[in-house]
Amino acid sequence: MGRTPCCNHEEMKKGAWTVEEDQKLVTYIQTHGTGSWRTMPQKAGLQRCGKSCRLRWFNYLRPDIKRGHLSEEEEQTIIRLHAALGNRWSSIAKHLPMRTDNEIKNYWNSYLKKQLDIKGVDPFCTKPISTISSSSDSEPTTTGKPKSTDMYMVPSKNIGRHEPNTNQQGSSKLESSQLLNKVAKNIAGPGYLDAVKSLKLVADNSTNDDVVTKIEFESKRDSVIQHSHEPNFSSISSHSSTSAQLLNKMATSLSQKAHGHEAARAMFSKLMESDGKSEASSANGHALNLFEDEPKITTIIDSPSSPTLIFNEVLTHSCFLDNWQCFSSNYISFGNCGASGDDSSVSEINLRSSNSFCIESHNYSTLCFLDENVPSDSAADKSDEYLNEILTCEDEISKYIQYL
DNA sequence: AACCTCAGCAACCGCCAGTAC
DNA sequence: TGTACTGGCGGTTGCTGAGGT
Repeated sequence: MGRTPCCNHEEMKKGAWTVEEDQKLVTYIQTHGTGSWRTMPQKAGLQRCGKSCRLRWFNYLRPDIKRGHLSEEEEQTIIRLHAALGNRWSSIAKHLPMRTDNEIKNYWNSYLKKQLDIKGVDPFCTKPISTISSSSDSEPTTTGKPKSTDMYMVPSKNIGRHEPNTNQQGSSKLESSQLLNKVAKNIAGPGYLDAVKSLKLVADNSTNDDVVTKIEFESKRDSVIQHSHEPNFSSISSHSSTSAQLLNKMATSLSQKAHGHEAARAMFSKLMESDGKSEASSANGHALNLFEDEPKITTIIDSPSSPTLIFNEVLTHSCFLDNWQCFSSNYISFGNCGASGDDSSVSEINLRSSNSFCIESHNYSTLCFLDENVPSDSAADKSDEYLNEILTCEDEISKYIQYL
C-alpha cells in the first residue's frame, strides 16, 4: 500500500500567497500555535497544502526572522560554514540567528558562489584554487576517514551554536591569541612546554594557513610573554575560538577541579589586571558570574570535527591542569569536548597510555606523544584498532622525534 | 517603448528520518 | 514489525522587477 498524499493537490491553491491568506495563517498560528500542519489549512480556512503553510510560516511570516541585506560578518560565516558543512543549509542557518535556510541557500546560489568563483576561491575549502594540489592527497579515504596525516580544511569553531552573547562580555574584545597569551602568564610548570610541543605537532600538520589555528614558538622573550619557557600564541588565528568562548570553556574546565572557584577568581582577576579598569571589572564580573552559575558552555565541535577544533580544546584544558604530568598520569576523557548535537560529530580525546593520547573523531584520528618514548604495543591499547592507528601515525611519530 | 537578460527570491517537489499506532 | 503520518531538508522551478539594449 502506498503512502496517502498529504493533501489533494488538485484542490489546493498554488503560487504566491495573498495578504489575506497570510493573515489567516498568522491569525491561526497566533491562536493555536504551530504543529499539525496537515490539518491546519482546513482549520485556518486556507486552500493550501499543509507543507505550503509550514513553508510560508517558517520562511516568511514568523516574526523572529530578519530579512534583507546580509552583513559582511554573516557572509563570512556562511562561507566558512559552507566549506565545512557543504549544502547543509539548515545547519548553516542555525548559526545565523534570524536567518532562514532558504534565504541562505538562495544567497549562496545566486550571489556568494559566483563571488567566490570570480575570486578564484574554491567554495568547498575557502582556499584559493591555485593553491590546491591537483592530487587527491587531502581526500578522505574510501572509508570516509582521512589518512592520519591529512587535515581537512575547516573553519574555525567560533561559529558554535552555543556562542555566548559577546555583547555582555567585556573580554570579548580580546583576540583569542591575546587571551591565551594572558593565560600563559598565569601558568607554569614542568611538562607544560612538552604539552605545547605535542599540540604544535598537531597544528603543524594543518594545511590551511588562513583558517586553521597554528602555534609558532618564539625563542626570544616577547614583551607579552613573561616566562622564558612559555610559547607565544601570537599566530593563533583570530578566527579561532572567541575570547568569550574560551572564557566559558575555561570556567567549565575549572569548575570540574578541586578549588576551581578560587582558581578561577585568581586567574580571571590576574587576567584582567593589565586591561582598562572598566573592561576589567565587567569582564571579571561576567567571568565570575558565569563561573558561579552553571557553566554556560560545554563545547562546540561542529561537524566535521577537525584537528583545529580538538586542538583548541586540548590547549584550553591543558592550560588549567596543574601541569602536563597531571594530564598524562590520569585517564582523561574529554567528554564535554565532544559535543553531540543534531549535527555535531562526537570527538574524544583519550589518554591511551602513560605517554600518549589519542584524538579521535569520526573523520580524523591521530596520536600525540608527550615525550620521546614512543609507546610500545604493550603500553598501547590492546585493541587492533588502536594498533592500526599507531601504524598510520608514523609521520607524526617521526616528526615528533625529529622535533625533539 | 518594447524586448531581453539576469539576479533575487518565494514556493514547490520529492525524498528521508523519526514517530505513532 | 510494518505501515502510515509528519515534519524537515535540499534541489529546483518559476515569477518578478530592475537594468541594459
